[in-house]
Amino acid sequence: MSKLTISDIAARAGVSKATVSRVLNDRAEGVGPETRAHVRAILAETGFQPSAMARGLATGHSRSVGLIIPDVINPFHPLLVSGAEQALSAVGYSLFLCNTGSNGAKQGDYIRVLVDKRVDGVILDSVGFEAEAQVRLLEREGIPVVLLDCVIGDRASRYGVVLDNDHGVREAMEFLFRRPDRRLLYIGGPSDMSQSVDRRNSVERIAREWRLAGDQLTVLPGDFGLECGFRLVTELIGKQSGRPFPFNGVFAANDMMALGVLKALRRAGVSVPGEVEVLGYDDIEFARLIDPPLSTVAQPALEMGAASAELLLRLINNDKPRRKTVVMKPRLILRGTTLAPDDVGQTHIQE
Amino acid sequence: MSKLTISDIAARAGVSKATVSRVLNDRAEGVGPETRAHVRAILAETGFQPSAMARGLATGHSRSVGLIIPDVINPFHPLLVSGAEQALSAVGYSLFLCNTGSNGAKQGDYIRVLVDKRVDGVILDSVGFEAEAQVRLLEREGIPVVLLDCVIGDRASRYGVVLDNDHGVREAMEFLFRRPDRRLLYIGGPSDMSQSVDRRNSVERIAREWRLAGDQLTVLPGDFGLECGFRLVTELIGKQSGRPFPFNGVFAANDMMALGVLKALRRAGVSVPGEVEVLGYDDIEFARLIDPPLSTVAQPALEMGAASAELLLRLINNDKPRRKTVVMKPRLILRGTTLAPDDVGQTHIQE
DNA sequence: TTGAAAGCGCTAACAC
DNA sequence: GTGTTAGCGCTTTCAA
Repeated sequence: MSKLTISDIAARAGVSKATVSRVLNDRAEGVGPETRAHVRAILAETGFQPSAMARGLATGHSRSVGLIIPDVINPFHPLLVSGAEQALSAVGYSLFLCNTGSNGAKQGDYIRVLVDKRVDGVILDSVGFEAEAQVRLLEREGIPVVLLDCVIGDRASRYGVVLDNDHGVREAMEFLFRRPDRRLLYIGGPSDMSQSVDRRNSVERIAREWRLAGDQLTVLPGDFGLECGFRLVTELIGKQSGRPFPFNGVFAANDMMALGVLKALRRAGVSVPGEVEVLGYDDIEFARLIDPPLSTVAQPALEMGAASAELLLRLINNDKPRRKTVVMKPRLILRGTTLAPDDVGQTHIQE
Repeated sequence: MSKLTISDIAARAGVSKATVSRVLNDRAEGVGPETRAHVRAILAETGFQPSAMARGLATGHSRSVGLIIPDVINPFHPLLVSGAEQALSAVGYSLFLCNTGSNGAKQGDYIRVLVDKRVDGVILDSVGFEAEAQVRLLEREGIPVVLLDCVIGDRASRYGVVLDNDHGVREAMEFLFRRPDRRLLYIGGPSDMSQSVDRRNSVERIAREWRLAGDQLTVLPGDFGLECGFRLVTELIGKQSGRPFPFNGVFAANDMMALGVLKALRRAGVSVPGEVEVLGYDDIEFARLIDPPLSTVAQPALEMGAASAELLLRLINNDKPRRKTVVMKPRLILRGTTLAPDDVGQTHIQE
């Protein structure tokens, strides 16, 4: 409980604070082997822990970073957090977790807090339109920022880690349209999240490229919530009381909505994947836990979190990479809610 | 980017640093209304943010706390985190997230980091046997600790927030044994987690109290993993190729195992809840997302997180509560994997 | 190789 | 009501 300071150690060792400091920081030169050993012994014996605040004040950096996310409870985010945390803790950085609850004002507050904590950098997974101004505050303070899974403003102007949504969507679409008789329902996400806008744009671009006919693709807006997927599909099926349905495949912009879709189809007694194939996006943990396990476009979330931390660490060390954006590739994972790629007649479970 | 300091502000306002400091900290006395307004104006105009590190050094507290958890990816923990985060951020405290990956050594490292960050307090949700010594390190430094969802050492000696597992188990057992013909399979959790030990002890105590016969209750050890629930039930069913099964109810010590049980039963074509009722423990988000939704003993995880933060804040403010332990009540939630309490013939969905 | 001393940016007595 | 001053615990020149 004895709030030991470096002076106490210096006194006990019979040397100056400067020397203790040198030992503490493993400075190669500036201290003789004897003294070093002696000081080390005292350090160990007292269990002395230097104050990070005092050190931070003196050096100008805190060895801590802020991680801003919309919602830890959303099953996708903990993966990002965990990935970043591992990369950061491995090199001795601490993490301020800033959970905004998707609230722009709270996000602003947190950014202000991070500024006054003098964090060395910020990883920002943000939603909302006010983000640009908030990021500029950090930039004005000279605090490096890495955008995670989001783009703010001009995408070439800031460092960031994003998913190649176009790639993911394209793989999904190629898979789904392997069947010439495909009639697809695409359910998009909120229009204020760059990811969902990206995905939807890709879907529509591909539809134009392939000159899909009107009955081959229906695009509906969603909100990333399970209920939404459930409701949309229930309504569509309700209208069309008999078979066949207006669609034989559903591609949801995230897994939660896909889960809602599955629930609706099950309630209606529609067989999956026999009558309708379902594909999600994200690969949250639950995707493979349900029965049948959900086919989906997997985001390498842990890796994205880790990549954002690594990128930030480089920025902190002033080792700026030539390309500002790290693009991660999503991966199509076929499980139980889709038919085999070639054989359009039986369930195919990969993995 | 102009690393403004309090001296700069003082200079621009034509007052002393002390005055600026008084304004910054909203000290009622010691500064005239004019000066105050003037300084406020400059503060606003420059967007000055005082350095938390400098302030911390001067005051001796950092307005930040550490939250140590085994694994953010485990769907139960983000709820604790979120609850604590909300309570903390509401009063201006920041959160260092320490994710140990259930690794005792990493937990020790993190505790050391928190000590040198001079956090004002620590919330510890810990696993493992080395925890006691680690907590003592914090105690030696005079850092308040609140144990969250775990007990370390003698449970009366430390502050903590725990779940009343005995209450939860008792409610569950009373519900399950409303049927005189009940034959229950109980699947426990790991033996190094106090919660799962508690639950199992309660089950066995109740069995003795009620003098349950051998065929009315089978207790099997598990590991909290989905696979484990799946395997155990698959094996049991495999042995007993025909009906009826050796059990008509399964009570799992957590939801993940219950999900595994459901999967096994579905694979085997056993109807739930008709032939076998299934009850979980935790109420993770997925519990109500699956079909049929899982009946379970709900832990008020958000509230537990919040309670731990509130308790910690009181300790930090030296306002020690008379009772060291906050006990939260779990709640039995009946959904689709159990039959109605009274009418043992049809599915009952509450909520 | 070592030590003395001047800060880092703030707060808090204590004067005025 | 306001300013002066001495730290808080560390790092880091600069001398010795």
